[in-house]
Amino acid sequence: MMRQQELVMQLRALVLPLLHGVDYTSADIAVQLFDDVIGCNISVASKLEGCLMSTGAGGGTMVELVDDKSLVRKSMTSSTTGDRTEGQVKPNSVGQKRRRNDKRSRSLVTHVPHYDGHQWRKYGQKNINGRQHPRNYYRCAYRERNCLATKTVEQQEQNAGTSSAMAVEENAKYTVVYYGDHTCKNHSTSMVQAPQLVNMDLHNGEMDQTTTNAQEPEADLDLPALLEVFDSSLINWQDWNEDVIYNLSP
DNA sequence: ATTATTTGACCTCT
DNA sequence: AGAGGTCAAATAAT
Repeated sequence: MMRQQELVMQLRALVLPLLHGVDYTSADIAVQLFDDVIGCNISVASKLEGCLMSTGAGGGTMVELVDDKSLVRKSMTSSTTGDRTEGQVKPNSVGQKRRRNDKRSRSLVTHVPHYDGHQWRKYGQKNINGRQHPRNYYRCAYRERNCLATKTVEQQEQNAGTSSAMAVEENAKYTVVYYGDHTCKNHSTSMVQAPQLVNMDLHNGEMDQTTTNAQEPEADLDLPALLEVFDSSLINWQDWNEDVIYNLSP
């Protein structure tokens, strides 16, 4: 199953960019089809996993829904000097700094996270301890529209086998973690489930234009986000084991 | 001129 | 104190 998902993702990454430049309508349909396929796959995988869950670790895995213990932040009072009053600060829940995981996060590993439909704006970059590549922080471009979705993208380390720089670039994989759901755009296209994915790429910073066609449903699960091959080696979800592993089966 | 990205400072949590 | 996450001024791109 995992292999299948991986292959579908690869095909998706290959096809969508090509279609995107040619026929937006087809690209849009392709996105939905891919996501539908993926969604079916995930659904089955989730059920299977639910049955097998007891086995613990679950080395394999695919999606992770990480739930955080707390939504964090205390209300920080922005009293006195300087605060950013942009617009209006919401005194209460907006803490702003340090949000860690919102409700749940979904991680995904993919190379070339592009074309999925959401538009993101980069708001930060950080080097993470011991990691080779920096982590990039993005938030939904429509944040004003009440959309609090954010994501982080980080290139996975490449092992020795790397040959040329080019090769590395092409094989580069990125770990993308999504936080929050998109509440912007309510325009859902029919399809049952809507996938939403997003992507951006980081390296080079060159191409990042995100596509504009995004349509997103408000479905809250990001399928895409779910699937993937997850190399847990790079990610330490220390918390996730205890919290939610959100599978459907009770 | 406007909008997006870069990047160091700032903030919070562990 | 250090690490991770966010802000915002400066800068770059459009």
